[in-house]
Amino acid sequence: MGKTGPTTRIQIKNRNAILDAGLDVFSQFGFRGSTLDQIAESAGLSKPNLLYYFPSKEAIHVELLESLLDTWLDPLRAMNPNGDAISEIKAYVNRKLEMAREFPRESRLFANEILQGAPRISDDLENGLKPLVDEKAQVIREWSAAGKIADVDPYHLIFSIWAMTQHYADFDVQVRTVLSSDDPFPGAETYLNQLFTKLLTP
Amino acid sequence: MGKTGPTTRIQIKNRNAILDAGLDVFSQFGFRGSTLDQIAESAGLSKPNLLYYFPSKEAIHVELLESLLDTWLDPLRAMNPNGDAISEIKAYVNRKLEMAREFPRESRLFANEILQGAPRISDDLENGLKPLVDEKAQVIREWSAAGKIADVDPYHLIFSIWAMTQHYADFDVQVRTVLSSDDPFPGAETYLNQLFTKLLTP
DNA sequence: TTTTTGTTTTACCATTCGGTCAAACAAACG
DNA sequence: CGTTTGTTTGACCGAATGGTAAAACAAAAA
Repeated sequence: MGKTGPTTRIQIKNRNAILDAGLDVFSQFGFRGSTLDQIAESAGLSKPNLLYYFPSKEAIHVELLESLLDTWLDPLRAMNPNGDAISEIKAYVNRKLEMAREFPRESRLFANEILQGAPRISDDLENGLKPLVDEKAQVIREWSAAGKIADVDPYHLIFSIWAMTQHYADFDVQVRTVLSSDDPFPGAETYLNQLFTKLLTP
Repeated sequence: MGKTGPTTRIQIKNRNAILDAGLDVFSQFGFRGSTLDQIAESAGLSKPNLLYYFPSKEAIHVELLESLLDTWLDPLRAMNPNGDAISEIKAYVNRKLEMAREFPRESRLFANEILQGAPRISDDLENGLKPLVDEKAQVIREWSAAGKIADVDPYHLIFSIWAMTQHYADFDVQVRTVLSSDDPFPGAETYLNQLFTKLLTP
């Protein structure tokens, strides 16, 4: 590779296989704990073949993280300033919980990166995540000021939504150990709806 | 070493230095992402000297995790079934938040291990954490039944306490990026007290 | 002081790691 | 068909990794 290739069907298929394998492995072992051999085997390719599609281990990781952060923020972007305040926030909570259930690997990949100090996406946090959070925090603050929701710190509200929803993906092993393998998500949804109803009702 | 040595002052000092260095390194890079050279350098020892005090990299990690899990559960153990229900739960929240502030490395070490599927402490989760959580969940359930707190799922209540408090240690980089480096803990304490007051008041 | 015990270092080893290279192979196209 | 382009592989490399062996060094006991 090297140039802007014509992108054949084989390339699309193999690149996707590699990214999927990388997501599997990186989300479980973190960047430094993952090996190219693991990823290659999981993708059904040889290591040199893998390096034919991506220039380095880090390139796979970066591509995963950047495409992830974007979709990760979609639920927050979708929060509508003109909608009903409590419904909007609760819908955001439910979308985040749904993502924790549907995309636990992505959640863990992100958690791994943040845990280690976000060495590879601190710029994206500053330039992508922070402005969006600031914008939505302002919306929440106005909802509070207008008496549509209780007076809560919008930033810590958002942190708590992230924490409680992602917890079910990131700490899955612990949750399932405590609950003896019951599916935690139905109970989580009920609990979180109860919690945010009580918190936000003025 | 090898036998149950006499435990000289040098041994105590160096073992503590190694454990502290191991906590630094493991909590940042995870088990597989950490190297003995990193730990040795951080402890101010040579690598063979480090291996004079611990038989292997894994031995350091296990010792850290096991001593950690114990103190990690102390705040939950301290929840008094005979105390005032809401005060007891809120005191638990505040103790957990205090631990996230005082011992962020321990929180991240634990998070790293759970994220990776708890390969080294799944037994301790089953035999140490689960029974304690079951016991305290029963206490909370009785508080609910007696009308002392609102009717909430005790397990998800505990999960939410873990998630929201540990979030400030584990996702420290993200939190500080969003808050522009303000100390997040005062705001977190206010927010969490507000949240649990509203949630738990019957 | 000699001996024993405890501690540290130097040199080393086998394995694994990320990554390269050139050649072999396959597919499409003329 | 032959040639070009795209794909895959086997062999390999230097660096880093976890860990070892043995000897040098230090401290205390005899």
